[in-house]
Amino acid sequence: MLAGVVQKGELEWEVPIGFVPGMRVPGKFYLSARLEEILEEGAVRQLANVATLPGILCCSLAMPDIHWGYGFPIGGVAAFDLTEGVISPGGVGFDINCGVRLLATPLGQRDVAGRRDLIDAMYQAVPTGVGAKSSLRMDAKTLDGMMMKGARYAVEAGYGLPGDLVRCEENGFMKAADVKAVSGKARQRGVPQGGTLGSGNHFLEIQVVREIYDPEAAKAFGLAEGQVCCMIHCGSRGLGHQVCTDHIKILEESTRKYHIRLPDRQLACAPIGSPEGTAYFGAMAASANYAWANRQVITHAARNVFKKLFRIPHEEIPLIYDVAHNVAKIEEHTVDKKKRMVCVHRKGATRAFGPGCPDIPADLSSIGQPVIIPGSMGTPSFVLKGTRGAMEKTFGSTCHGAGRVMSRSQAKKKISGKEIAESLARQGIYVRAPNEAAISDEAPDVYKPSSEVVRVVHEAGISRLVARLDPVGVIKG
DNA sequence: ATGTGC
Repeated sequence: MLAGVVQKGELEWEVPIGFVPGMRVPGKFYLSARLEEILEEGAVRQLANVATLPGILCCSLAMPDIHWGYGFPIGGVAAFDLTEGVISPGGVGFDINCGVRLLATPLGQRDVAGRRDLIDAMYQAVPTGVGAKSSLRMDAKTLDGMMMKGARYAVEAGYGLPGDLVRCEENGFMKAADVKAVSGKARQRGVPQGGTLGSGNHFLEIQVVREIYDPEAAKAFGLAEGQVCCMIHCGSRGLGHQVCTDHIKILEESTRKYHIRLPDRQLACAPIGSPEGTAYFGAMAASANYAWANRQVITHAARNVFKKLFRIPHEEIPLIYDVAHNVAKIEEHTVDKKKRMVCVHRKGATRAFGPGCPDIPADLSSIGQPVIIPGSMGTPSFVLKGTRGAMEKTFGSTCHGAGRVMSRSQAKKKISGKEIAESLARQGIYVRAPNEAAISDEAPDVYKPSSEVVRVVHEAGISRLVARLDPVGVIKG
């Protein structure tokens, strides 16, 4: 471990005040011995840098999938006081409301075994890849609808079931959305991309529930062993990316205007209540809503495929839950034994609200929020539940997935897409992608092992394992 | 992540 970092428990580490100059609170992160081997020094420094920001509460946090990001580490969680604190695009990331949702089908493993046509049909139904274009009739009005009302807009337009909304974090949209704070350029990029999957680690996967760790929670969530599920992982595409780019530029100015001293200019930020901070928050919320609408439209396309191939009505394919893992939100938390509203940044971290929280579906109140953790291509995904431990220790947050250990360019040089596809095929996993590079970029070994990341959050008690899902087919960008 | 790299 880096000099100066202190082990506080088997899986808990502290970066003391003074590790970098100007820290207002300590840093804290979760890590096992195995993950320690691939920990980047730069990511720990970034965690400490975040602790210098005005109004930060308690500590600068990181989950076991911590890695180096823009300004803030990916896997980072930071909460700020609403009057003294700041908001920063670096604390959310470029892919605003990148997130993941899980659909359960009434099918069993035998129904989909060898059914390459299921994956082929999904690949036809969902626009996939870097420049993927929408199959919707998108215009300025549709875009506004998606940005203002998110998944609700999509459901009202016929892309989904009313019951889907209560199964989304925030019920599928943030009211704070401000379309006026979204630039013309961002809008231009958003219009043709409504309902598209994108590229990189984004995917649509057919999975089978292979192991249940918590029968009571699995039953309450609607999951059973052997059940076929469909997982959708995507974000806000070029729109969110442009919003982030635009507002970083604006907030670099505000940093000077409000005399905020930063150890790294990538932490560009503004007071939460300032005009610039409010504009970023509004544009970020609009992008988050666009991403929720995206996942909702893709959900509808996936249900159509199951209906066509297996004659299953949409109503028999419920949404288990939809989580955001790149977003900032105003939430109520207990700080120094007092309840208060704070601004929580989660960047590559998932909300994991525990039992009794008013923001989770009423029928799951005694269990905790479903948490969905996608694996990397060809590796298992996990369903967990939120805990009281998360409420006490991490502002109701847990990990988001695997986290890269190798850059895209490295991966391309080292690994052939064709060989990976063949190796996955031998494991019974059928992959469809627009080109070979899309596969080599996202090869299983360019990621940290998701099972180890999940084990750490489970044992640390900031969420608890419910089920493991193994992939049988995947479409990716 | 991204009309992929000032």
